[in-house]
Amino acid sequence: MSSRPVTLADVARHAGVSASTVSYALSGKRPILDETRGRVERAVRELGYHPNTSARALAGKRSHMVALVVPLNTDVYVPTMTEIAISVTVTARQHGYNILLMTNDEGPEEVRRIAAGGLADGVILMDIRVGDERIPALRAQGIPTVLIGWPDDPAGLSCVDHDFPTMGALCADHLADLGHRDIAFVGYARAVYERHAGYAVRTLHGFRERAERRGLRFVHRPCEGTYESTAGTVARILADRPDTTGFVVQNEGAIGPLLDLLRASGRTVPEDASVIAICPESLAEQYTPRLTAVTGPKRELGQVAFEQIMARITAATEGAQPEDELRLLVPDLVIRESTAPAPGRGARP
Amino acid sequence: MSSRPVTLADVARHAGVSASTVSYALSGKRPILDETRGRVERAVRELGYHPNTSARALAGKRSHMVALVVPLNTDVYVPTMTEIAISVTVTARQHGYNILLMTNDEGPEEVRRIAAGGLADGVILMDIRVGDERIPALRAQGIPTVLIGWPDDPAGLSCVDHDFPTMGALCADHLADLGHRDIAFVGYARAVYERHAGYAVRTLHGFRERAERRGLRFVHRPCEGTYESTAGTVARILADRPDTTGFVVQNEGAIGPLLDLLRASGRTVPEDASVIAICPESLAEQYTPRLTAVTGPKRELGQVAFEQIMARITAATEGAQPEDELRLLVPDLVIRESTAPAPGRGARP
DNA sequence: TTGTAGGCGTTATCAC
DNA sequence: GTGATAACGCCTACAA
Repeated sequence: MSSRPVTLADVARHAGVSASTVSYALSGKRPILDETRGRVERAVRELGYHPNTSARALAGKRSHMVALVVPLNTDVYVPTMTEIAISVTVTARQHGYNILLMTNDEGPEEVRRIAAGGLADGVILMDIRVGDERIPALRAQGIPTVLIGWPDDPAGLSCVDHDFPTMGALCADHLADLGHRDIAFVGYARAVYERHAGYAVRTLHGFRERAERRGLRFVHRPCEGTYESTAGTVARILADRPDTTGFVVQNEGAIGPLLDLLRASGRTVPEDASVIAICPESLAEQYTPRLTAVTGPKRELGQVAFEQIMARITAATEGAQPEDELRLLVPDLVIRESTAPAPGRGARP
Repeated sequence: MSSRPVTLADVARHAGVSASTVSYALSGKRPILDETRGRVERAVRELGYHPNTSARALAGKRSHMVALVVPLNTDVYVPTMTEIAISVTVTARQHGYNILLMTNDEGPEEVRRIAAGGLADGVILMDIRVGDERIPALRAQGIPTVLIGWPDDPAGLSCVDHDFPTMGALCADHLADLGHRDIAFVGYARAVYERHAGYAVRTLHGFRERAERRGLRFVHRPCEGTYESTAGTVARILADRPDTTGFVVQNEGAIGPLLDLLRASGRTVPEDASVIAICPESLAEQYTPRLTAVTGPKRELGQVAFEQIMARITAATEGAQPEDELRLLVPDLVIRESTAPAPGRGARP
């Protein structure tokens, strides 16, 4: 049923020119008479020609593919990861590239396969671990590599990530500006900090530093993110520091319970207690009251990551030394309904 | 810095055999003397040989890639979609296949590019729309195609989906078994039903039929899934049918609010009202009380989808006529803490 | 059981 | 400005 695919030779014959002319007319890599180009383009349209990907990759030594390695068992918030992945994909298409979706099942052997087999021209890693075995493997293969996240040693790589310290600092500033003096930071599970997960540790660090500079009293409480653990955490905060009026949450699972528990303790948000979240907008909009929140630009993350890999691929093609670019994306503070001046004080701008 | 890639010819030279012997030794497509094979394998290891993907695809006429088209602007629950995508990817690797992540930006032209250019050997579509333009295009290209979902016309395709009618029926049965007589079905937004989204319509249908057979009284109420809309919906249910003791929710966003509102109305779950959700396990486990829920096997969905495409690709390679397989995956009912015998009655098994 | 050789569809280097 | 013609690296009849 399915007929032989249309090849470049078919187009050439149909247009009455040579194969190489067709190739150049389509790639634009050498000047072509307008009339000739017209004939070629018509033939392409009439025959429904689509260049063969493998042949192009083989002859041109570029696959026009980028491998995107996604986390498998992750404590990353899934919709965020997905949005980044999609944004990478969309950006890739705008550059004529395709995205290969990979998981990290096979460890360093997998990246060797990708690089040595010419499967992809570059690799974007989304799940970096401490002492990640794949990074040296990638370096050894000399394949363009971009990290979404923060590596131990960024030499030979480009990286892009949210500016987590600034996220923390924005929270401290916002609450301080509203006149709050006693703040609780409800964070991720203790294990997350103990394994030095960058996003958690750096956010906390940025918060702590700014909070101290602004003269805030604060406690940091790790939290599993279940209802029960949040209940325990909140109870302890209110017992230890009954004057606490400001809450920072960086744990998607703890947000709902925290709001419930404040309500249950007789505190109205935002009149009696302000809550600021570090989370995606879609989440912040979902609660009642809608949450003042600090959000990292996820779309942009994916876009920048792809542009970085593109830059490295282009450099590699031209035999140039690519620059190691480290980009931190500035977060957004959106004030919604969950924060207000501290009770008993006016705003202190 | 990066040296010339190792080719099959290099391996042949190193092992002192011909190129075709290496090829056959690796593919196993013809018998090879154990000793020869050993020499080849050693050479492969010593040189770090990885076959070139493009060359293999060009010569073998198979790209060993499958395109997975994911929804872009979706009302699908994102973690579910992501889990399916990952499960497809993992299964693909077990078959030596790679997954190309695509979005539906370009409509039918995109699938032509994929098929005609030999980019992928098959396509898995995750976001089917009514009257989807890509399906005829795919048929015309004669490329193996699998749908995750339910098409208007499945001719020439394989499809896999959750068995939504059975999901609805399981809910009705479970509540009926517990002695509930008045049930409310809190569904998706009205618009979802009006556009005939399969998962919504078919679930409701399965529920309705079984509920009638079991002699249940029930109302179906569409719901936007925000807190406010859920509040309106629940208030109306309790006003219209104050004897309602059983709730079925098929709307991720409405679950939390529904539980809150029942509590606020003075009803304890499950003593005064039973709630059964149609949702992923991870969500069901997240609430207090943990929810009795009907769940479709997402992992299996991805796995089956890939196996279907593999079967079609194999058939196409052998010039055989592939079978059009339509698979519905049986859902799971897991009884947790949110359902109990109807108040004032014992269980009625 | 193994080797030889032609071809897969493009790109890119030569000539013209 | 355009046309032949090698690569590109692998697969697979066909021959031995």
